[in-house]
Amino acid sequence: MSRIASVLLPMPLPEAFDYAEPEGMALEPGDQVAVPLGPRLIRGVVVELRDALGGNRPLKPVAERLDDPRLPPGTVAFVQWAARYAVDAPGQPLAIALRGARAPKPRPVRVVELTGAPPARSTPARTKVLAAAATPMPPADLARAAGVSSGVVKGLIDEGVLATREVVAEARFDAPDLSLTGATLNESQAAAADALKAAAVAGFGVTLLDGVTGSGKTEVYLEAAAAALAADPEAQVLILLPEIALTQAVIARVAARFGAQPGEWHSDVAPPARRRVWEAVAAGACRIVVGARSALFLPFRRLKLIVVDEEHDGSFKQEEGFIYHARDLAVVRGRIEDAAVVLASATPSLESLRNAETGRYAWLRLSARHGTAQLPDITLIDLRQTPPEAGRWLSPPLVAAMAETWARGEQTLLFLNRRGYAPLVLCKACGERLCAPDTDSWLVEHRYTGRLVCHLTGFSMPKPAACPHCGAKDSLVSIGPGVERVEEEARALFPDARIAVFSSDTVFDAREARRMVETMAAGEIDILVATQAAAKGHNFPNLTLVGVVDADLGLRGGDLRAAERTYQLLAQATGRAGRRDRPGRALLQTYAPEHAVMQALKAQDRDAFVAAEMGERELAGLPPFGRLAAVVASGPDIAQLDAFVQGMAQAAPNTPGVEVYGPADAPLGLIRGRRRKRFLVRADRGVDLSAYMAAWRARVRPPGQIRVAIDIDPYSFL
DNA sequence: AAATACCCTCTA
DNA sequence: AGAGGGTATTTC
Repeated sequence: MSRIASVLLPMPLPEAFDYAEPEGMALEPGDQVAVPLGPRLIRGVVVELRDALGGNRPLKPVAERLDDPRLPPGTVAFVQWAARYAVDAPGQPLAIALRGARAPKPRPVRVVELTGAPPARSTPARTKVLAAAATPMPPADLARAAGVSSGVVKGLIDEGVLATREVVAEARFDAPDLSLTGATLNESQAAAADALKAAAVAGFGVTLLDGVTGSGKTEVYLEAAAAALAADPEAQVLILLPEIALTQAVIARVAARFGAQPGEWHSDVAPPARRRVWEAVAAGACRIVVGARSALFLPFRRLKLIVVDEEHDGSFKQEEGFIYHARDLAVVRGRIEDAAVVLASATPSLESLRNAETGRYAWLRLSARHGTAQLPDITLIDLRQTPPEAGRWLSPPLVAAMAETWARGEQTLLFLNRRGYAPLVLCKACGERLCAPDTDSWLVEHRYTGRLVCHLTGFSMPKPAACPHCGAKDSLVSIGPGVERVEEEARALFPDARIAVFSSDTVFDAREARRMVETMAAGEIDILVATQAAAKGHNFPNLTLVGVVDADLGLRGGDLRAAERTYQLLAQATGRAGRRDRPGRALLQTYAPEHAVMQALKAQDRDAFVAAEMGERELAGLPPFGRLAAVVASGPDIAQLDAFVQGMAQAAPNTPGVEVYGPADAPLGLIRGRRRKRFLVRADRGVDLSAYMAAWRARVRPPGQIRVAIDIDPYSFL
């Protein structure tokens, strides 16, 4: 009996396509295959094999079974579950899962090694080369290692003393050394570690590891990782982090704890290295992975523990292309793989706290800071009482605190979640606010590069001499502060201080981030002006003052999570102050010191803030007490878009427990020449919101250029 | 996603 | 008629 292979392709197709299995190919589910699609050959994954019953239309045969690792069943099941959840084509998550398999293989490098033949002549330079050549390496490296010119090496090769050979750099994923012991834990940490170690070997279950900044969550979850790895010689552990900058620090700690380099997975990893990690994970050789959200789609063979560190962080939400929340999908993957899941944070999301309160998640609280460190003292600076001078952004009390800190030889972090020099450039002659072409978003002035940049679309242009709208010369003024402007002010105030800026513009890759963190930790920076890229997770022992330049920034948008997000971000930022034995303090500049978020931060009373916020959410039936989905329809023609969204509103299925709001103009109504309209859907917790959205989408056919994006559990409301 | 089938207008 | 272009459809 011949068989039919159902093959999932990494493209936005609605379902898997069927192909005939050629005689003798002996396919298995998960196999990577090449199949014909129209005129071309495409890589896909076999998801199902069944007997051909005959009578069907003729199917094209599978062209080839590829000599690449098979996707484990858990990975295939996860991809399919994720697609259904996100109301998207299964090929979208598959494309993420295959990213490492499709990357180019590492190229072989030429190395030189000793042949054993003695040199005809001996010179001091040759002696140095022969000593250094004990380990094979590329000729240029050998010359550098020996401190001689490349001619010496070439001479020895020509003479036959050295020979060249092509080698493919072996992936070094050593087995973790489980005889090593971790950091010494205090009583509270030890108790949490014991509970977590038990959970880590007990299969699927979710634990919220809830501990104030500086309480040593990393040490605790590394003990759980050790337990999982020790319990099963093939067990794999995944540690997810929200930012690339943080992966560097955690990789170093994992390497120290286990004497083995973990697999590193994020967008900054070069494609050949990515392929090595992907294949090593599929083969089970790589047992610990540290990575960003897409690491969740790696082909783990035997995943036993997933840690989501800083689980509250919004960066876990992927907002473009395939839209998903890595924290939520981590729980799903854990269930599919029968792996334990640990969600760690000092400021957990209300979703996770609710699950902990209701007992769906185990809840471990770490109260004390590690060692003798105290939580920082938090003061609100009322900018209505003590404003900065005109055109300045640092108020007198903050400047005074910075001066004291500097005089003591300690470090200051100025936190402002705004890149560039000024968030807005306007013309004082005509009032024009400069925007990117065909887009409703302000151009941000960057002085380092002398350009105006749209952070939404990536558009940039040199800063013009005259207003592009009215032509007035020298009429453009920079409005508001970004980190570059705060740096400028700090330099004027403290000309002798060593000042640096940490944002995605100054720290653009993982290596640069590591260098900056090391420089700061070594005390070689006095004042660090930083966006959230530096406000998360790092330990700077000599940092004793955190100044929040604009504490109200996150509250302005006014969306559902504004208060929660502001609390989390500022608690993280202020938590950077005072680690070891030195007391730290944090000063928050605000125009609304009476706001519940500011009061909670000052009192360091997270529980009261959470209780109040939970109460409001419950009344409104909002997450975590209800569920949300967003629909964004966009298209170049406003009339066509209006007509379409009206029809879409009519087509919304009527289901008890579901309310549809909209259509409304999106706050960013125009991006890259496309008009945007939004719907918001609220549902009771018991409703299958994905199924509802899929049913709705199936009832409409977007004409022409119109696109419909569905966002389950939205975090952005733009 | 990417190839191609389709359907207009324009040119001569 | 045929080229050129933009859009809709199809791909097992």
